[in-house]
Amino acid sequence: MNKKPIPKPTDSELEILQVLWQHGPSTVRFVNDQLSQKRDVGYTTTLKILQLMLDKTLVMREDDARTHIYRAAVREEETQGLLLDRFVESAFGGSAMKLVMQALGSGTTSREELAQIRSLLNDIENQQDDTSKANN
Amino acid sequence: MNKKPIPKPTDSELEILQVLWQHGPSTVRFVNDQLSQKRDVGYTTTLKILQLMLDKTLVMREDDARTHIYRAAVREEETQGLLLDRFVESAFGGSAMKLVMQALGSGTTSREELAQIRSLLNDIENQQDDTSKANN
DNA sequence: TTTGACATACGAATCAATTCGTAATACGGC
DNA sequence: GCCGTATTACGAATTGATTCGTATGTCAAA
Repeated sequence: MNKKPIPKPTDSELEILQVLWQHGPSTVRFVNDQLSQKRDVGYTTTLKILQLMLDKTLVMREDDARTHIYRAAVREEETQGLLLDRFVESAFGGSAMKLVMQALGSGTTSREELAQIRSLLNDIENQQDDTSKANN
Repeated sequence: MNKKPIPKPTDSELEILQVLWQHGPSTVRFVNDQLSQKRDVGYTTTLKILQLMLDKTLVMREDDARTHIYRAAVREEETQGLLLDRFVESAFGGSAMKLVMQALGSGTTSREELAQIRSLLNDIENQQDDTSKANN
């Protein structure tokens, strides 16, 4: 039946996934270097977390060479969507709308981004029209 | 200098804050009843968490009577904003825009809500105009 | 005044995430 | 081939969140 458990990443794991999503398959060394730019983290700590992520199938790796190459095994949008659902639920009582208002209200959104969102709103409304017509 | 530490609530604490925000000052019993509607949780567990929240100054309480009354000591929007910032950072690499796109794309937003967001976009753009004019 | 119901306080067990020390192993330069 | 360096593997300590058992206190009805 191909059940997808979709394991949920912790904060540290998410940090690492960001690196893998952004830079593609990487060595432990590389991931650790990236993390070290933001905060203090030991090499074996990064290694350990990658190994745990391997168990959870959040990442895959190539063992061929001595140095392993890790790659993300979950897709960025899908994972973010999953986390977003949980976050909306826990912090905004389930109202995605309140979250969006709050996010837009913080004032860090550029004019181009606003236009982009506006365009997305149009798409969504058009899609809603199509659906309701199709259902009549 | 009036430093505001703004303690960060855990998931359980957030659950309780939601109850207090929604229903106002409440007894432990009431909070626990509310939580019990969603999941299984013991009375003393709820009590313990409220006591920890008191230490962290996430809530205040009135000790006068035998039964204590707890009330939220942090404001809803402020707390949500704080959590949102951390979430955008950890899950969306700092891009509030990507988060908004994702949230709107999930398809659970009603037509009225879309209109509300559109109106907010207008407000923001107008405000940006004012600001840029004022700075010239 | 005694008793039963309900409230708070406290400490300990459990569980998950994180961190790191240390051992074992493989590689490349000399 | 040997040595220094880098890598992986493993286990244990630490920390924080959560849960709950139990002790203690208080009130009010009979």
